[in-house]
Amino acid sequence: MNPQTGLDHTLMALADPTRRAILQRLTHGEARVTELAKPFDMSLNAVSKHIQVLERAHLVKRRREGREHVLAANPEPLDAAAAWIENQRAFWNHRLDLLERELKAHDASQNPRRKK
Amino acid sequence: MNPQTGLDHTLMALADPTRRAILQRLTHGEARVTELAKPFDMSLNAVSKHIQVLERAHLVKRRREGREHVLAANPEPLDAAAAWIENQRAFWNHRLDLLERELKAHDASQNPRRKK
DNA sequence: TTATCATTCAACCATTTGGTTGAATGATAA
DNA sequence: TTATCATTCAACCAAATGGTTGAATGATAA
Repeated sequence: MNPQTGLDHTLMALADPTRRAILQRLTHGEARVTELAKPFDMSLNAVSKHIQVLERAHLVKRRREGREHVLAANPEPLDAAAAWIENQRAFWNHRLDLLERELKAHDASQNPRRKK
Repeated sequence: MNPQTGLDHTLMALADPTRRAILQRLTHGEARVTELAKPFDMSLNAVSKHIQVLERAHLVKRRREGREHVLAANPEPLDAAAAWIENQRAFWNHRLDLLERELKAHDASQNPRRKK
């Protein structure tokens, strides 16, 4: 219903170091839940939950292969997140440009043609 | 202590539409708390708290001017967030390249010099 | 001075998060 | 078949979020 909810989920999912590590691991290739859990000092169940959060954000997709679940990264939602941030930076830089221009103009009128 | 805590805070702060709206508003210029709160259908106190979350993430800075607090966006933490995401995408694209190359090689050996 | 304005602090509340343990499910291997 | 393996489900817990209201603080205006 709320269209920015996707972005909410994406950023929320990324805001946890365990989940970022899982994602990073998955960009190097698919992995099963147990494999993903191995590096972490927490229960398998905890990792399972983290994966579900990543799934809710559509940052990973799951394929059932018999008794094992194979996880793969799906970086598509990252596009919206990157776009939001870049947009933010663009506006910010635009504003800085305006400021600088104004400062230069002020400078010139106050103290024209000075060196350095 | 944990160096990625900054990124945690940044992404967590961005994962809320109210806070993203506040940030966006601030890229167009400084504003006081009351001004920032006006568009939102929630108490002034709630917005005050959102601002504190943005402050914790160093995404806004506050200047006291008499009884009013003037807020300004500080986009610097966005750099790390953007960098993380871009890095992620780079690795992903690299992996896709490898995959495509492998597919092409396989194709060629299976069905060499076919058209289309 | 005193009232008002801008803001935070404090306490409270419901919900979500991030973790645990133990049992259930469902596929595979002996 | 039966035991084992991979995984989730369910219940629980502590802490954090996102909101509320009411009082406190501190600057300004009458």
